[in-house]
Amino acid sequence: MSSKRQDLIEAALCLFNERGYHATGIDAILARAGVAKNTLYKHFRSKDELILAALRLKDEQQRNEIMRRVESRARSPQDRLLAVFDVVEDWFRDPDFHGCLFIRASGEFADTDDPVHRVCLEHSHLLRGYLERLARSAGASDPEGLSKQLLILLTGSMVAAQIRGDAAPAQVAKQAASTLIQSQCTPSGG
Amino acid sequence: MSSKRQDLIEAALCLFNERGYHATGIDAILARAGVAKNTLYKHFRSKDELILAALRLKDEQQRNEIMRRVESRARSPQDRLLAVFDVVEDWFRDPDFHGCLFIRASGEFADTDDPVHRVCLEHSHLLRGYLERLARSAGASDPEGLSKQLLILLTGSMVAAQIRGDAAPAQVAKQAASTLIQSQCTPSGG
DNA sequence: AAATCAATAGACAGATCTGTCTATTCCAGA
DNA sequence: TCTGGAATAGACAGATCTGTCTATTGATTT
Repeated sequence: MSSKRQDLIEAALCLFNERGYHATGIDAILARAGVAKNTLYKHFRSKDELILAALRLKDEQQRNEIMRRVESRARSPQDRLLAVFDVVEDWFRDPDFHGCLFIRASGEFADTDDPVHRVCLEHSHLLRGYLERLARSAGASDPEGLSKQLLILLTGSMVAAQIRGDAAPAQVAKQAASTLIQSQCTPSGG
Repeated sequence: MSSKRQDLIEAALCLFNERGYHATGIDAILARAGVAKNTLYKHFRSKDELILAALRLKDEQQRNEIMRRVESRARSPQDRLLAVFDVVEDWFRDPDFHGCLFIRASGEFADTDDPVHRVCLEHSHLLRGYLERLARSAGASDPEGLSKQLLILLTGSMVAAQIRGDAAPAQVAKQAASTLIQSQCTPSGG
């Protein structure tokens, strides 16, 4: 079927991760995908449309993989909130990790009205929604507030790992998350 | 004196903030600075050298301004640790805020060996050092650990504000920071 | 076998990018 | 007044970028 479209998106995601969005030319994507230029512009109207399609696919893939891994790693909602940080630690350990594609995209497409930027915001919302559901199941007194805090920790750990080039920030964030969860999920906590 | 050099750096920082690094051409910087191309290449060997010089200057300016504002806003070390988040909240409120220039640079120059990336790492180290000194003065049981947690919160709030386009993440992070500080700076805390 | 359709290679236009170069202007100091 | 240094405008080379176009191949279906 339309495997060419898929090949293009995969090649694009790989190169965007390696070099960034503006620094990656169409020709490099074509070469890596083994696809002709004409074919690209039959599937996508422009480079920006390709970026959008690639990020929309990645959004779903990435969230699904995180949720799947979290659920197989821990049983209780509280443990699962913490397991999120173990899951991203594995991700940070990958030699190909150069930071979250959505965080980096929102930095390169800085205008909040830009469609690319909006996809990043949507990704962030969906991820927070997952954390909020876990927080609610865990019996947090303020699930929405806790999920916002945990999302900031998660985001911060991604950037710290991106800058440092190692996975250590995951456990630092996990420790902080543990403290925050404790303060909401125990009878003594506010 | 060499005000041209300064003009170039200021124009570059402004445009990098608006559009990003790769998306900003030399000509746009020259036009905004009101400087001829020849002059740019007399002061800097390449665009990358200009980026480096701009970020090195910004590193000092930004940290100094944060520290100055924090110190004028709160007296005790504990209050100052929290005041950091009020200070960045003002920053997030600026209509020109499009995210931290160092976080965005580390995303566009993803190779950790890249000199630009290294400047970002250095900036992050220096900022953490400041937080660690405050944490130590505040009597934290593990100042280094607390400073790492707070840096992740700070970083995360910057990215969240960048993506959302509002300042709300600052107070979310401040609330989390408060919980983390409490757990280290009270007799009952671990 | 004929027709259809997707994909190919690659030329091309037009814009933009970095960096070099020339020729000129302007100003400060001897 | 002369000189030297720094800045100017702007042409230029050479690369690269996005996007369009033509002409061809190849596989599948009718």
